[in-house]
Amino acid sequence: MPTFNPLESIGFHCNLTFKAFSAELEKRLAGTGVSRVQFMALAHLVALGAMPQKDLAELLSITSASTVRLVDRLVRDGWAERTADPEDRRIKLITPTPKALRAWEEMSSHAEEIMARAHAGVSEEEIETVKSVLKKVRENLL
Amino acid sequence: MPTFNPLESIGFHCNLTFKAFSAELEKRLAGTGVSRVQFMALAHLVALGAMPQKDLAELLSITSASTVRLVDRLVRDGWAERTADPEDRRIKLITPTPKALRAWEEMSSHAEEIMARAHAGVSEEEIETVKSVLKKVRENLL
DNA sequence: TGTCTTTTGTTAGTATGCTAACTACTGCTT
DNA sequence: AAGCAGTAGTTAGCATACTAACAAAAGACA
Repeated sequence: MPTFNPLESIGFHCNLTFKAFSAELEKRLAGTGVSRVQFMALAHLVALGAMPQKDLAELLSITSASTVRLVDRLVRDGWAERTADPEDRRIKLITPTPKALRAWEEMSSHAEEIMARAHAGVSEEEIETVKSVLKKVRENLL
Repeated sequence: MPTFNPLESIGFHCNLTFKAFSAELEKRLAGTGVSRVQFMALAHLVALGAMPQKDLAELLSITSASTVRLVDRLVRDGWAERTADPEDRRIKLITPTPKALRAWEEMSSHAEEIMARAHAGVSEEEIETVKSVLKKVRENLL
């Protein structure tokens, strides 16, 4: 009799851990008006500058369709704009607004504090092991 | 200047890995008509038997409100029923249907195969390290 | 016993993810 | 040049998550 136990699955542990990060980040970002996902999008936009929606989707590991509404909300809230690409009329470049650039430093410090707190009492070596095992697991599942 | 890099965050790696498991499980379950979340709910219901919605919510680490609609869909699709608790009229016991019990063995074998495949080439020791580090990270974030 | 608090479940509204089907545009191929 | 395949973005419909506000019932306590 197959007795699948969710508690033993790496996938389940990853879900719990991801939710713990999300909850903490959302709590810290509550005052800023950006959600966790918007924050992740801004991280890429600020680091790399304007990019097509498709590139943003790939960086966030979400579909193009999901990206449309994410960008809709970023635009609605004044964090980004859709600008035309002069080379290719299909492309809409997603550009962070000055407001986003100004607010970024404080926002990103929240994320760094959370990462530092999360890693307390865990050795650098253990963190690398976790990252490499998770990477291998993902490759196994492809 | 704070330069938060999502790619270095354990939270981000957990999200990616969780999505990889999800995608694979959903692909395997496509023929059965149950979603990944419904599958997780059934795993608990089959293993532990009928339980109040609140208990199911805790096992799945989701809110009561989210559980309401999850159970709505389980009931709609004939996998579970809401039955009255004779002891406490507030409680609705979520009970797996015979159809769910019959189908469980095959469904759960999909999950076990995925876990086996995911862990290929990863030592038992590494898996334990990952679980314990993720657990510690979650505790750090509480 | 009568009120106050807690617990359980619900509804409403929003954010986020997916797939499938569609539009507009680019670019290759003949 | 004409046509066709591929690419970027959108829309529609659904599943799933959350918070906040609420209703019903149970429990506690004056």
